[in-house]
Amino acid sequence: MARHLITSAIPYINGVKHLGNLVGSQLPADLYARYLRGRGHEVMFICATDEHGTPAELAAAKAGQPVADYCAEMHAVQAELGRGFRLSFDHFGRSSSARNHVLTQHFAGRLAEAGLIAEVQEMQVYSVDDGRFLPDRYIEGTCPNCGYDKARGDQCENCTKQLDPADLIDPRSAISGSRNLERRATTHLYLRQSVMRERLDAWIGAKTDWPVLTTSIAKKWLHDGDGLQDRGITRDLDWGVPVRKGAEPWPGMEGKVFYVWFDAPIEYIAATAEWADAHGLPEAAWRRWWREDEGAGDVRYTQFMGKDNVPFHTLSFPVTIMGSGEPWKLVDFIKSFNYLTYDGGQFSTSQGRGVFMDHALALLPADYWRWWLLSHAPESSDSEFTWENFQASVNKDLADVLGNLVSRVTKFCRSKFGETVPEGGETGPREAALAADLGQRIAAYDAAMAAIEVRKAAADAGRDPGSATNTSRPPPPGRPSRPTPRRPRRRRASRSTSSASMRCCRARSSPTRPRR
RNA sequence: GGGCCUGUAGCUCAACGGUCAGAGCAGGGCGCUCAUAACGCCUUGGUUGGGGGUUCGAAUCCCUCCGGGCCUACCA
Repeated sequence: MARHLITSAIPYINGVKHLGNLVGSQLPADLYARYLRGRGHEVMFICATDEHGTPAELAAAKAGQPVADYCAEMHAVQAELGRGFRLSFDHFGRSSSARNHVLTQHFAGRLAEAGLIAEVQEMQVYSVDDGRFLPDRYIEGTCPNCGYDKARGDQCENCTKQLDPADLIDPRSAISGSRNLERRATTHLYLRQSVMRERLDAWIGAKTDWPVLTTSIAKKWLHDGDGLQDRGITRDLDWGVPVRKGAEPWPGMEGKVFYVWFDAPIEYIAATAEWADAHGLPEAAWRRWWREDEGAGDVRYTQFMGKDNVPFHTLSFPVTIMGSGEPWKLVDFIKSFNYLTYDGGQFSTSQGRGVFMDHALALLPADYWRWWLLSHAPESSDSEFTWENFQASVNKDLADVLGNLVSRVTKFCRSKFGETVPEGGETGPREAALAADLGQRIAAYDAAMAAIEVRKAAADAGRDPGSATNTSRPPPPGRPSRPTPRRPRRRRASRSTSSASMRCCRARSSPTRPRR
């Protein structure tokens, strides 16, 4: 009996997520949470929507809505889809919550006191007609290297050369197409990650049991070039957490907000506070999960995310936590995933390419998707979704093997024993062999789940019951030992062990396929 | 350019320096019938991307070449 804090990377607000997003964070986190609850542990499973940043503002503008309304609506849509997929969050929060505003400002204040925030004046591109500063990738122009006319300010996607917006020929706003751009001076706050480099390096270096994907990305950022660089944590936007130093104003930073990657991970904490608020619980109820000095000393904290989120969770967020000088809970294990691909290419929200959560649920029950996604989770490398594979897997694993077993056992039971499940009779060597076999499978499954090896766990959970089938089969033709297995008493034993096997199968598979 | 991951049977994946490289699916054969055109048993199939090296021993470690993918700090 232990206490487990589990967070899934929080999905961005702009639209319905695709299966790649789902399998990379929310779904495996749900699997783990369900498993641990099933084992009797105390679990706090947190997710939320990530609502700030430029894309949210643009998506709202495109929808012709105020950004707050747009986010509220999309949050409701994502929450509903989460329920549709049976994601068992204890709370599905919002990074735009009042709780997150307060906490984000609190952390910024603590970091400033610790000397970990620097104010930096820099020049950025401002679009007069759009009335906003443009991130590099929102500036379009002709690539000076290859002549491609839709190169982005950060990189030309045609020749892959990295660019600076100043390099672009004929630069224009990617939002409006306006060429009325100018460079303006603006001041931003930087998180001085570089001064924490040694400490982060030692911390990551000690995590020898983490997935290679997680540690290799972190180490690359720590050691590449001049090492870990400081990172801007503010933006010139309207929508976001206003920059404040704790409860105090921050002179010179009026009208600016924190960068979404500063406030998004803090939302894990804030969402737990939102959970307490939603249940009318006192502060202590959520703080016992997050403050080591207030009861979180025995909590094991596991994060789930796609590989694109790894730098923020291995570096920036730990700097926020460590740098605060307060005993907030630091992550114990980071499980990261590669990408799911779709027919050879990437899933793409912007291009509408792939299978999206709403479409998937409209087509087939959530369990079909959960089973396929978890049993094919992109753990060691990217993995591919194809309709053929999905169809074959669902038909074989779920309908043929599992469905048929249940159908068969129940029908047989009814035909021989009526409407009552018979008591177990005498057990013999076959039942003992079955029990031993199941014991081994459960042990293998437990080991895989403990290590959060999703594919392996799914394979162990779904693997049949072949032994159950064997137990209730007549003896093989070559060895006519007829009388014994034909006696009703033996049948009852077989029946009860078969149904035990079925129950066992159900227990193992319930985290994967909660409906069954 | 740099870094990381990856390449194993037709397909999806195991094997993490040590018995003939294994499973599931697909293919072939046989069987069973209590079951869902289901299930069970048996079976075909691999020069582990190519080449070189280290080692008593290499899918595994090293070098090199070829292919696929991701990241590269202002998308999130």
